[in-house]
Amino acid sequence: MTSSEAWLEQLHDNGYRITAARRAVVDTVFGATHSLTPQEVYESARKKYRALGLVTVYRTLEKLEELHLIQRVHQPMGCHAFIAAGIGHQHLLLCQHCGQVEFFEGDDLDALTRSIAKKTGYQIQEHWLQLFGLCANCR
Amino acid sequence: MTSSEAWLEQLHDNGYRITAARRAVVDTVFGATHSLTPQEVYESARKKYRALGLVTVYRTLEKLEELHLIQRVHQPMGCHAFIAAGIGHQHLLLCQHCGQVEFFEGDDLDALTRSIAKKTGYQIQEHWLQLFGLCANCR
DNA sequence: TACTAATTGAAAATGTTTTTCAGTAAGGAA
DNA sequence: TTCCTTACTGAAAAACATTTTCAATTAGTA
Ligand SMILES: [Mn+2]
Ligand SMILES: [Mn+2]
Ligand SMILES: [Zn+2]
Ligand SMILES: [Zn+2]
Repeated sequence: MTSSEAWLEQLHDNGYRITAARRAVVDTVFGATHSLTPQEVYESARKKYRALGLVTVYRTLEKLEELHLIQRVHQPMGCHAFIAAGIGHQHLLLCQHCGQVEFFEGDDLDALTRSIAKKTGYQIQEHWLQLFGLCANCR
Repeated sequence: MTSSEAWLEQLHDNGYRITAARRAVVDTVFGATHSLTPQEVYESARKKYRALGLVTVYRTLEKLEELHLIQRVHQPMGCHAFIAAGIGHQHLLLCQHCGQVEFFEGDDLDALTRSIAKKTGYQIQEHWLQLFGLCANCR
């Protein structure tokens, strides 16, 4: 079972309909090892469903993000790309050469967070962490 | 001495000219406690120099970023805002309610970085860290 | 099978950033 | 100071990115 079926099921369970256009977008984003911009999703998904419109890509990405199935990837060069979301509390590791995206977990920022909270008076709610480097193939 | 003079000096030392338009932009961004979008910089700087054009704001921000005097701020709602850059190795702490921006330092991610490098085969070059919360006034 | 509301793609609208261009002015040289 | 070269300017146009509008289509249930 290509598990992109699970995403379609999620869409369906939330009252959204399953269409050929959405299948093409979901299949494209689900399997990606690199983050994809709406334009890139469009170009790739159109190979699976020729009549697809770019607007539908935007609309589908919006729904997938709302259901936390995908997440936006922030990079120095731009923040318009998406990737399948990590499960639980994870952060991204990005290859600066080939663009490959991986997740990691196990960061422990509690001590830092407490220390900064004390120092600044902030009540800290959330954090973003991202590592950049060269993947095994590119190094 | 309003230390935004130092920024103008930097511009000058790098072969850029000091103009009324640039003064207005530099003065605006230098003192800000919140990150500002180009549009916001434009609106604020125009109070100091009426003839200012939005294009010049974009062009000046570009140069200030190139000289590492300002940096882009990434946020869930958008990544188009800028703030005076931190000195040395620092990260941002953002108030989710009022938008105030502060810097902190002293994060130590060496152990984490080494562990992830080992686990993934990546050669890690850089990291982004950002804390979100409520500032002393807003909590 | 019939029905209804969600979904579609095209086109238009909106919003943001960059490029082009002819006039202006900064600032070093004389 | 004056002159001169060249960077800089704002307006307008162009290039992009994203959202809205709309009439036709279609998914999914009754
Ligand atoms: Mn974490
Ligand atoms: Mn750090
Ligand atoms: Zn970003
Ligand atoms: Zn790589």
